[in-house]
Amino acid sequence: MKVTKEQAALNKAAILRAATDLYRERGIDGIGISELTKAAGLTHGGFYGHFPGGKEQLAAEAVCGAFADVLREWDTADSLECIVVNYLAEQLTRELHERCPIPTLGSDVARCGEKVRGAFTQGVKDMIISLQTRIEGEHSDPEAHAKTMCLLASMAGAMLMANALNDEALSQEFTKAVTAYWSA
Amino acid sequence: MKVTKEQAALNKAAILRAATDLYRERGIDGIGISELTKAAGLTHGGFYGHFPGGKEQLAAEAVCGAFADVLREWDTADSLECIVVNYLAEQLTRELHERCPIPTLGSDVARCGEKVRGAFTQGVKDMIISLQTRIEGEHSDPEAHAKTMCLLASMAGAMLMANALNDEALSQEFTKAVTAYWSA
DNA sequence: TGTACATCAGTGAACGCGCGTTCACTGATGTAC
DNA sequence: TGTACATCAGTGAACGCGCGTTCACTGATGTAC
Repeated sequence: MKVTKEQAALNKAAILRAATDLYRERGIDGIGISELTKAAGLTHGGFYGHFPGGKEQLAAEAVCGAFADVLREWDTADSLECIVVNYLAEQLTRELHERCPIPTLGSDVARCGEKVRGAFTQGVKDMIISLQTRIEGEHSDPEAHAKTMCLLASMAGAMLMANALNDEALSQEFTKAVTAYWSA
Repeated sequence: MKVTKEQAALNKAAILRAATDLYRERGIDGIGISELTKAAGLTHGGFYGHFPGGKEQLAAEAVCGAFADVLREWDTADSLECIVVNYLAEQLTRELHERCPIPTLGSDVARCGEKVRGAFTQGVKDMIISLQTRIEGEHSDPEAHAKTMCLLASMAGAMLMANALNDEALSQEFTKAVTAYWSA
């Protein structure tokens, strides 16, 4: 049953939205095309009409979308400190599928093909630009770039720990230590 | 065909060794029991004799073993700086299966059961102790614990990036920035 | 505007495959006498 | 020490299942007249 072009575009967007969320929650190999299209209210057969490149294309676009989710929030943040605090504190109160893709998908992406790794790399580059602009804006610093890299690495590392540990107190020690470190 | 108890113990160790390496390389869901036992020179049928808890027990023991691999190296390092440099520079020249389990398995572990997450948590705690002892040894510092957490988070975060990015120059920027940061 | 029809988005059965796990069986080990 | 036999580590076929992908089909859309 053919649908309007507008509806078809919405359907593709719904599949991508489901993948963007559910890959973060269950991992790229943790959910199949069938369940993903079902979550979008469709059946699996039409999937390849929207994503001729199959699962790898979807994964690449989903990684891209997950970074966009986070960057959209960063763009509207009041200050660098707001970004850091939000990233390390508020994110912990959310579901896995709403968190940053670096800690939730990083290990998976390392084993993916070039398309997915490329999307991840672009997302990281965009994050670096976003953070570095804030750092340079607050006070001119020749080492702003190196500082940005350290900040992003420690934020992602702390969230990676927080997600994986089953000791909530230790999780919070990590996020609080890194928050305090960059607030000082 | 029954084998001696000594050989049976060696066989279990060989399966565990294969899992410890191959899980880091391909992910916990990236390699099956059959291929893992084959890598140990056995067939899959005898697996449950060694690991009655099935795949989750193996994954938990493999995570434990991967941390032990890294901690064994840390114990023999000359200084904290040697550990950091080795972690961030030398590891990049190795295969994925020889690298630290935090960045290679962290995202996977976050979706695993309590046994695996418990093993991961214990490994992280052991790493914190190992690093903090060095930090306290070099100069007494009331904030040694918080510093240790930040150091470990940024090391793991930088390696997570380095593993996942497909831009080698950017990978090295991360590891070099974090190395320089903690050497100063 | 109204009608006839080509297009194509979406359906669901089917494919071969590898997964984790179970189990009847094999035959060397290691023990009881 | 020698023999008979119970034990049990390892084998490989089999199970049900979900995976990614393909494809003949359906029927509403949207176009040509």
